[in-house]
Amino acid sequence: MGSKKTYHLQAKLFRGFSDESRLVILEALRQGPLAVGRIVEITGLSQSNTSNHLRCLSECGLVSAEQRGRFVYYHLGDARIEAMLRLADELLADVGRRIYECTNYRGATGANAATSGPPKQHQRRRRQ
Amino acid sequence: MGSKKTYHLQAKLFRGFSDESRLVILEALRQGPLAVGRIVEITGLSQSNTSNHLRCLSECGLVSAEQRGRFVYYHLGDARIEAMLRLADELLADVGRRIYECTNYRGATGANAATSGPPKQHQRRRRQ
DNA sequence: TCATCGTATCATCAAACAATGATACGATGA
DNA sequence: TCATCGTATCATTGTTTGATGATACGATGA
Repeated sequence: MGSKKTYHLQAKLFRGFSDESRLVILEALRQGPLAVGRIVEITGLSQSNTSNHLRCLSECGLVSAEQRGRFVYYHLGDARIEAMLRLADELLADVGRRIYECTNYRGATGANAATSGPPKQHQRRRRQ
Repeated sequence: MGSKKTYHLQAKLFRGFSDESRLVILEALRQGPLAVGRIVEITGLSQSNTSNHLRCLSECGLVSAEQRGRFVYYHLGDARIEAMLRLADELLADVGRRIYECTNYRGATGANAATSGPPKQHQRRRRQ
C-alpha cells in the first residue's frame, strides 16, 4: 500500500455525498436517528427512492440502521461524516459562486443540435 | 438563505471529488503545480480527457490555472481541498472494506437480462 | 391466522456523464 | 510568416445511475 492509492474507493466514498437527495437525507440525520417513513416525509422523496439511497449510504458506511419494532431507524455512521459536511459548507462559503457557474458536463447535451441550424465548425469559446 | 441549504451546490462540489480520474489528478497536484502535459504523463489519461477534467475542476474552484509560456500550470485551489482528501483517507481507513463491498447501483444493468432465462418474479434478496 | 403497516427489492427508463477522436486555437521559435 | 508544440473545445458514444411504479417481505396487532 501507499504507492497505489485506493482512488476507486475514494471515488465511491465521495459519490455517496455527491447526490442532492442523499445530502438531504444526511442533513436530516444530523439531528438524530430517524425512521424511514419520517425521512420520506422530510425529504419529499418517494419511499422506494429513499430506501434505495439509504441502502447505498448504509452499504458505504455513511449511515447505520437499527430495527425497532416495525420501524428501521437510521443514523449517521461516523462523526467524520459530519466533519465532511461541515468542511464542504466552509468551502462553499468561498467557492460557492464559482461552483454555481460550473456548467461543465451540464446541459450541453442535445440542446445544441436543436437550436443551432448550421453545423458550425468548432466555434471555440475564448480562453478564460 | 439559511433555511434552505444549498444541497445542489454541495452535491456539485462532492461530484468534483467523486471521479477516479479527477482524484488522481488532485493527488498529483498535492505535490505542487503541474503543467497539463505532465499530468497526462502521470495519470495516463488522454490529453483531451485530462483537459476536460481540469476544466471541470477549475470551474468548480478545486484547482487554479496559471499560464507560463506555452504551458498552463495547475495547482490546488484551496488548502481545504487537501483537508477533504485527508479526511476521506481517514474515513476509508475505517469503512473502506464496507465501501469495497458496496455494489449498489453497480453492475446490475443488463447483466440480468442476458444471463437469466425465465423472467423471475421479484426474487427478493434476504434482508441483511 | 389474517389484515395492515413499514420497509426493501426489482425492472425499466431517461438523463447525466466520462471517454474518445478529431480538430481548433494560442504561444513560441525558426 | 510559418511550422510546431501545448492545450482547449467539439461531437459522439457507451456506460452509469437516479427516479418511478409495482411488488415482495417482515413485524405487529386484531
